[in-house]
Amino acid sequence: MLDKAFDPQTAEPRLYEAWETSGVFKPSGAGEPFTIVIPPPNVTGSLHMGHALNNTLQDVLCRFERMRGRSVLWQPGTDHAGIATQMVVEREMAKRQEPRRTEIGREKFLEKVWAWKAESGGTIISQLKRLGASCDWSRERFTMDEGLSNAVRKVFVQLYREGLIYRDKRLVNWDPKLVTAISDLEVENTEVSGHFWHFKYPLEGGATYQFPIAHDEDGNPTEWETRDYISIATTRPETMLGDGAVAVHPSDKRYAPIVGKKCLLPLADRYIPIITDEYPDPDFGSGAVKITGAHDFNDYKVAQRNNIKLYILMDERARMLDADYIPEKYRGLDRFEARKQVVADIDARGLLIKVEDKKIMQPFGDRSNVVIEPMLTDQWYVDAEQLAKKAIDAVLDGKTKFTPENWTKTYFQWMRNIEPWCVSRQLWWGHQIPAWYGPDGHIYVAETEEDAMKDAIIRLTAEGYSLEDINNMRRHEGGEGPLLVRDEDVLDTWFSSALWPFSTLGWPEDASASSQGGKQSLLAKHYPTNVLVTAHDIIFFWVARMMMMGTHFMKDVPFKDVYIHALVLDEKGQKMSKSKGNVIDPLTLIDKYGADALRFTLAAMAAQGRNIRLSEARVEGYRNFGTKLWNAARFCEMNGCVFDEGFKPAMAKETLNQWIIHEAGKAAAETMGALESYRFNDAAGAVYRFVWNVFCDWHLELTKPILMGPDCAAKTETQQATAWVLSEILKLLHPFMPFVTEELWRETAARPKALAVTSWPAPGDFPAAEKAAEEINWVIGLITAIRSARAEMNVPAGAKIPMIAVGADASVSLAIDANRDLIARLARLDEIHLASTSPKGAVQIVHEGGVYALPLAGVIDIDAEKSRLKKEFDKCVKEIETIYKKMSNPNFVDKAPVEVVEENRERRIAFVERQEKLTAALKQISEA
RNA sequence: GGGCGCGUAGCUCAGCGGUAGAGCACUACGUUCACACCGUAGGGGUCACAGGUUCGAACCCUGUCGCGCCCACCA
Repeated sequence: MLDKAFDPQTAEPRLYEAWETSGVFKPSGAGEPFTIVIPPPNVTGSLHMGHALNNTLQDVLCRFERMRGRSVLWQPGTDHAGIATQMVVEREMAKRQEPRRTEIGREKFLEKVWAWKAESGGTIISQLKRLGASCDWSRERFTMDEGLSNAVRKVFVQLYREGLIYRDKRLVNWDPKLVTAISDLEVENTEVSGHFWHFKYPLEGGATYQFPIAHDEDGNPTEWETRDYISIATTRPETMLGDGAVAVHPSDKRYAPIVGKKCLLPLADRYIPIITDEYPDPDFGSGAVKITGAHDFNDYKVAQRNNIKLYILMDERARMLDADYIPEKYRGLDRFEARKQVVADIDARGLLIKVEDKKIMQPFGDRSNVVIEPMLTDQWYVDAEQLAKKAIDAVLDGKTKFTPENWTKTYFQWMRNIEPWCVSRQLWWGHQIPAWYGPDGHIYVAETEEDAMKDAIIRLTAEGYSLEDINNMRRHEGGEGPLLVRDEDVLDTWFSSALWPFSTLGWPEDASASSQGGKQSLLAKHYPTNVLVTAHDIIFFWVARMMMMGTHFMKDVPFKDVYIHALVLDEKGQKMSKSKGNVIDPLTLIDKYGADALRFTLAAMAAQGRNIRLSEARVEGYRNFGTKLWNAARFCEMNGCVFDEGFKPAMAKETLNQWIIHEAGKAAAETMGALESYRFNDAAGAVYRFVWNVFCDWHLELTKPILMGPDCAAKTETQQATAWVLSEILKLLHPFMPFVTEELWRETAARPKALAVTSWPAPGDFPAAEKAAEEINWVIGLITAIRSARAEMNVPAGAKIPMIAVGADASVSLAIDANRDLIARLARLDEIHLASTSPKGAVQIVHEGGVYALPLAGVIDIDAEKSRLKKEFDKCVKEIETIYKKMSNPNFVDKAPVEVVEENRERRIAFVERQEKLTAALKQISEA
């Protein structure tokens, strides 16, 4: 006996464990492989709505394909998340008032991080399990596993040898709080209220020039003033201390007289040249730009082009350096303190022209949220431009397809304008860069220190050093110093993520073993993966990089499809964030409504190309749907609808059964088609409508007269057919609602295997039955029409009344005869007669093929009935007019497709017939 | 400055060339033995606006007005 209701709280963990222990999530069978690699959540993470959506969709696909017989591998794992994890651990240490990271040293600190990972790193995994994610957990990976770390080293070394990774000194985005370089993508440009300070830089030796201050209509100057300075403007005054020049556009006539001269850089008291360069925009500001090569990306380029000296102003924490070109009073000041000082001092010297309020775009670190400082440092770079070529081609050639398609544009736009990727980070948690510095200043890049050492000895020997010399170098640092010193930095977390689709499958070890022993390696079997499911905010960070690494190292794309799903927003359409306090916790919803309800909601709302505004009411609604299903199963159980292995749908003789099988087939086809094209919402909608609006609302109601009637062949068949359809429903619904369906699967019959690995319905399983469909749909239409008329005429819901089918033709009387009990029960009729004329004063229902009279003379309100019929009549007239207008347009008849014309012709006939009947009914009621 | 997307029932959203839809909310009725997490019936929309293409437009094109998001070096 099924319980009164499904209890997700107790059932879900139990069912999940059963799946896991029986190994149904492992790839199995000879079926075509189907592979998804999970976007690895941060080890520090806990499940948020984005994860819930992302993993629900992946799970829907995996469960669907698994049931279709594919050998499904959903490869799970987590990401070490360099900066995030290091921050978390450091914060914990601070909270416990432990010594800082820098005090305990690298090794001790890393031990702490690993300890933290062991203790708290698994939360997201258990949360994914609560969602029902059918990953093969036996294959769980971590980006800092040994295997994956090997892959990282191998990739780094190979790219280095190919010249695609190099070390370079250039301007980089520097995070002064985290004290590390970050990549362009980790910088968020935000508009803030700032200021625009206009300064005078006096000309050397008191030189003067005529500067135009008024112009006529043609733009020719009409008035001049004598100036002994050049006017520049800046949003970051403290950087002026590092100016190396002032630049104007070569075509800017205003400054032509002073180009080539020098001006005084105030405060720093240096003279800097006034140069020309294409960069300044004569129409913006004064048209003259101060060039601070070491602290601005544009200025850097100008400085490079013009050979302008660079002055580094700040240290790693953005404090003013102790350098001889910086006046003493500013040294050691924080950059924002220095700014205030500089402005005050310029003002004091009478060189401040004005200060404007201005909205400026300011770069912030996405993790630290502090202003990013462009800094001149040595870093490692990946030549992304080279790697991007194959990644672009792969999408052009259709080897990888984006769904929805327009994300292709975003991908191309970024890939075609890609900049070198800075991959070194001045952190400790991550993959340490496999590069060693030799005593000769040379860099040895190798997978292991031994290899690097060998390279070093070979090279040094070739340079003429003897082994003894080399040993002396080793002892150089007071005795036992190492010969080589390893680069301290670690790699950007996304570097290892970029390898995820093949590193998790065993590359590089598995790659070499791929053709051995006739057994296909996992890598060969599951790479390229079938689809990557992710949100658009990660296309650049991750998708693009996997494409680059995959096409380069595997010579093939990492995935055939990229399905980009929506962002989950709150009800008002705002991004959920802790600071806004609008976060809806998926686990809270799971606790309250069950994982199935949340999953179904997310799938049902996952329409392509739109964001999801999640509302709890919707989740509640789908929880109710689960309950509805549960109760339908209970109904089946109570009425002897037991699943029978021997029942084959083609055996069904009863019209009702043929009909529901036919309808189930339509729903199955719709669901499958939608899933195959990633239209999750359509798939969910198709099952939903079938289960609730067809199976529950009609089929189960229509079976009642039979199931509650005497035993007979029809009853037996109906029991079997109904149980069979319920089974099919469980299959169709399983990818979306795995828990409740699996529970019903095992509770409603003795089954050989779990629903999770039961075959998905095949199209041929549902014999089509157009005739049966037509008949039952007619019955449904009639019942609906009667109910509607009853309600409108205020016939008490409980009252059983007779009905007379007036002037029924042969097919109608046959249909009535065949479905007498069904119609009577659902329309609450006590008898159904056939007659040639309608009795006086009856409610007359015009429905396909006839008029159906409810003889309520004396009970009904004649005027109400009149207006009811009139309303229907008017509607009918309107429809006929519309159709008539169309049909009388020769262009329509000529140019519209024949089916459309034909359809309209048929509709016109039907409506005209209906109109005639309504006219007659109106006439009759008026005579009453 | 470029790019993408969105304005459809009170709310959240489907539909994207051929009779305007769902869920929730709302109204009325209902102790029909699966289900009130329910049932039955119902109200509610010039599909942002203006042009155009078409026999036909919520849907395609152009423009306008609102609203998001992404990229970008205007000091």
